[in-house]
Amino acid sequence: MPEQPLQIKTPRSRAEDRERVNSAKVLDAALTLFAQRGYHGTSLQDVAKLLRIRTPSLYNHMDSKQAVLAAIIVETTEAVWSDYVDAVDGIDGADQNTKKLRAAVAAYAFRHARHPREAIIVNRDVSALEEPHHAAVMSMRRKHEAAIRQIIIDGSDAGEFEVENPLLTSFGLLEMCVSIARWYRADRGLTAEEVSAEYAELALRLVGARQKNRRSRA
Amino acid sequence: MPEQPLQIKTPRSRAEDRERVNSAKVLDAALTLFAQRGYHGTSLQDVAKLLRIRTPSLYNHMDSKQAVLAAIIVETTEAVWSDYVDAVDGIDGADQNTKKLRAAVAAYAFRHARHPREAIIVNRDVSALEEPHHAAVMSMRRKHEAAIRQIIIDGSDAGEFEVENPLLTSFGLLEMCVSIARWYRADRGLTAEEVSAEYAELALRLVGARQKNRRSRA
DNA sequence: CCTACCGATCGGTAGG
DNA sequence: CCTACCGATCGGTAGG
Repeated sequence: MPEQPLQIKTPRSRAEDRERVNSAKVLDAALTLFAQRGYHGTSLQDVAKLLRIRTPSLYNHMDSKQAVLAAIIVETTEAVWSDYVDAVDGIDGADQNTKKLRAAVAAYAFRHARHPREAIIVNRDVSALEEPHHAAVMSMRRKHEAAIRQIIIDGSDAGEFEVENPLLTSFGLLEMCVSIARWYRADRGLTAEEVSAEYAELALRLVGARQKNRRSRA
Repeated sequence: MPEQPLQIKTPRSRAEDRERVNSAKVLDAALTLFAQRGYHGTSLQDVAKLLRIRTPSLYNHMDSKQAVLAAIIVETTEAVWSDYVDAVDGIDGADQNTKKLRAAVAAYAFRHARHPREAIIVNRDVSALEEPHHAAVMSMRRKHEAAIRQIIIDGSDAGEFEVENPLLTSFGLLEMCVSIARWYRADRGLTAEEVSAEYAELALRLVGARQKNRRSRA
């Protein structure tokens, strides 16, 4: 085997080159960088550098920088709503608001643990999203917030919860879940399921729910 | 009085021009725009336009865009720590951790209600802050978080609180307060004091504090 | 406070 | 996948 002292980089064939990057990898790189530095704080040069290609090559895998942002935010927001609908679906009967709130918060928390980059971008860069996507996303977010708030109100009316101010409580409760995206890492002991369950219990504490399954205080 | 049909704008004297803008107004405009669009999403042209001057004129009132960001974030972060120290100062005796947590959370919440723009910028754009400011700010923030967490741990050990996971609880609790900056406006019914007091009570619920002053449940 | 201007970088296109 | 290149805009300076 001859030495190749002058050859710094291993050359790649055209075929290998063509396969090194795809749209999923561009999305992944954008997720990492947008989450770290924000949409406006990330240049396409940064994304290209992370993928070890030149900026124009990105356009083989995306339409525009804005389209990548839109895909991240719109899909995540739709998934949050879909998670919510699935979580509360079919819950009825006694203590239904307690069960609904636990399920809805657990689902919301779970998504933030499993998809922290997407969650950070949705919360930080939604203002960078152009119309009509921006209006659609804001509307969907408000729908989710209103649904959570309605559970709190219904539970209050039904005597399941004891809440001073549903608006204030609902905002605090939702933002509490967002915090997960800022510190949770899958490789540090707790599973996403454990974190979600714990935040769901914290939510029930916030609304003053009767804590049937908890040991009573001294 | 002669007509002046060709004169669109009222001319200002040199003296008036010189007084229209000052560093406080530049800071205020930057606060508004950075909070809305983020640091990287705001150009100095945007700031100048809001103040009805040209971009180079800004430099009579600031050193650089980065210096304005640094002033906002460093001063706010120092004020948060100072608020905390003042809030818990001298609290001792029975139920001291309950009192400390209530005071510390109320102070933190109050600042977010009173200075929402600063709070949003600190939370969103700290990653845009250059060294050595960035490291200093992160260190100060960690110190505040650790102090809050220690109250939770001490209160748990003392039997004042009942907490499953202090780390998770402290992050959720702090982020809950940050939510205030996103929705609270002084002109919509609630005073900053009322909101702060309410969030302090929510924090005590989160840590499972004994609720002496609350009516008991049925 | 302004006009005139700087080099650097931005997102994106042409063409292979 | 690349090189070469585009107009627009960026933060900032010179000089008055």
